[in-house]
Amino acid sequence: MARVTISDVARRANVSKTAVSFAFNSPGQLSPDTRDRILHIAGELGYRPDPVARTMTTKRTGSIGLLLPQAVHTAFANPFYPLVIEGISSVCDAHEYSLLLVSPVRGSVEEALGRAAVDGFISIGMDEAELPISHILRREMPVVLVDAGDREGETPRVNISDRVGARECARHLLELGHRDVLVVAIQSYDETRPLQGVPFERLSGYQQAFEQAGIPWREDRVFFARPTREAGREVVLAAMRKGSYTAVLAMADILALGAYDAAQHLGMRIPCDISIAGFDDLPIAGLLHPPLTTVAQPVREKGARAATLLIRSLQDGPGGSEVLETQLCVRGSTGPPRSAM
Amino acid sequence: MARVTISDVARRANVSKTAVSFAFNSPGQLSPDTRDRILHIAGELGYRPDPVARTMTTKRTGSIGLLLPQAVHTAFANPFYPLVIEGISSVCDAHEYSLLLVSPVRGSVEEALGRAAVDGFISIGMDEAELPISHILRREMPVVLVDAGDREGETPRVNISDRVGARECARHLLELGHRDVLVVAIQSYDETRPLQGVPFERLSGYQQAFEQAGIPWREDRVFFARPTREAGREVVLAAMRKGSYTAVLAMADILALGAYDAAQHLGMRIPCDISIAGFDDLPIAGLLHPPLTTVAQPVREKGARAATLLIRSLQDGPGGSEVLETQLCVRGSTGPPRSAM
DNA sequence: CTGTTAGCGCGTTCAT
DNA sequence: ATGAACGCGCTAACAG
Repeated sequence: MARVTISDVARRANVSKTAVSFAFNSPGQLSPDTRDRILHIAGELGYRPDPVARTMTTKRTGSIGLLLPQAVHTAFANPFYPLVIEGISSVCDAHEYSLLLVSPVRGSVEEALGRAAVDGFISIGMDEAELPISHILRREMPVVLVDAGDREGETPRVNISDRVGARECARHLLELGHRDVLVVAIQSYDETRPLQGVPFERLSGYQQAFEQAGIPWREDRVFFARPTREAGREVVLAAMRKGSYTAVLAMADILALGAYDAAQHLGMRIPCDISIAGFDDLPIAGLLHPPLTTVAQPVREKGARAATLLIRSLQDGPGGSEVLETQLCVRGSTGPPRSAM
Repeated sequence: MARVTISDVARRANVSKTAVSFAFNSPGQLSPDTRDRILHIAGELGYRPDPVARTMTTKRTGSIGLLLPQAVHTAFANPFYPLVIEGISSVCDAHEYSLLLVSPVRGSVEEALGRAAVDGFISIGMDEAELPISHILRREMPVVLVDAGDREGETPRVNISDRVGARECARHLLELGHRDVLVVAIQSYDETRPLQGVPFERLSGYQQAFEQAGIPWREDRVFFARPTREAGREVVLAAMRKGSYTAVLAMADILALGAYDAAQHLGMRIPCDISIAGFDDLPIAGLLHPPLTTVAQPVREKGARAATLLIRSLQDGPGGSEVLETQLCVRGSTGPPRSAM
């Protein structure tokens, strides 16, 4: 049997389609008994308004899109993403929105954008300058940018104080006496673009700390890796083969975890032989042994704020931006370098 | 300015709407030059077919719904979920489907179901007997059930050998000499229903091991907790207050992690004072200290298979079911009880 | 006040 | 390469 439509119900109840629609959406327009009769028949027939047809006229899908710069399974290699989603969802849930995970189709974010039937987007890690965003704007859909860099812009966004957090973390290592610091930076999803957004901010923070401490910043000690445990491990191993370091300054906890793997592989002990610091303060940071020194950022909160901003702008038009604070968490994975002990 | 529609393009190009549609969907129907002209104008105007209107006629949304029995942010407290999603998404991505996270609306899964504009559903942790599923079936949408218990049923499903895995894990503890075993079971999202599905299977497995070892099974040593780290911790603390145990048999790694927390809180050392075993073999299992003895299941694979099954049935009609294997992973968190040392 | 008629929204598709 | 009908539910205008 084919799907039960509003017409089926109308026919069966000897009323017009309008009446059926009213029974569901404007109960007041109908006399209680016809209303009940319609509802009853609808229930019997198992009628459910088709969400797509409904959207056609209401212009509302009831879902919001989460725009990722990579495939979901790639992004999720970093527990950061599920965590932001937790935050987003907690708000979506309260407002009865569903979340659509939108990742590039055949490499094209735009293509994916065009296909998504949503009321608005939350974008993670993409900058306003990127084509896709301009596409959303053209479609005149509300957007909130998360981790897009703190450039002033018309587009509402939620960021954290990346630069400050990174700076404090680097300063911490330098103050411990480290001079040979391996920086593991997040490789952008698009390697061809100049460094910007979050990776850029954090790198700038690191650099600032070096400058303020009067220690030369060495580009050749910056290595890039996609934010996965494996990539972190490999890049650290590669770097260690070429140079000698007393500390690893990783731009993400998941990269720091990779560094732990590398250290273990090399028989180096943390923090005696090598200090390691991360960024994010994901739940895993506290599970590691020794616990990871890292920069705490309110990940869930970030997601929640973004969702709140978006949902609000769905009702009242575009809202503002927010910057959340970071905080250095010194734990067991960092200590003075061997030479200084 | 309002959204650019197909009519705008048609007008501007002096062709019919049909021609514009052809230019995008059946390029062969048009002479190359009109086709190019249309496409060019469409590009200029920034025209993108409205995904909703498109769905109206094609009956295809390009997304599949992931049906969760709880709010996303609740479910994600267990890293198991992001991991299944990784698996699902890897397949969805390859087939250009997006994933819609669908969780109950005001407590009603059905309500959420009715609103979701998707081509099919993957349901996690809900049984066929549950109302919502029957609703999908009425809507005649393809569904694949994950972790729904291995009852024979017409609905395609992907399961693992929960019972066997659980049995082997319990047997392991019993063979080590444990007699006072605290069982931490997963509390179903719906406490009113009789135990079934995955929790039931695993519990049966535990019970079997006791029976086969000739050791009395004690219901009063089974405690239920929602699958979160915090709930695991609390329930173990509560149990420990009332009784004395040498081992914890947790139905999920995340609950085992909670047990670690409890052990630490109580000043108990693992495995000397207390042995702990989990289920799932999530990445965190290997990060814990000592590493967690657990039952490995191919979580990503499970998601991937489910997605494959669903997408196939989207094309060729309903497919079969699959059961994946589990494997006991003995690691440092289990050892002989004190008394037997 | 209760209920109907008619047309819309946007892109696809059949017959011509 | 076109015009018209269609999908499904919503709603403005209108009649009893």
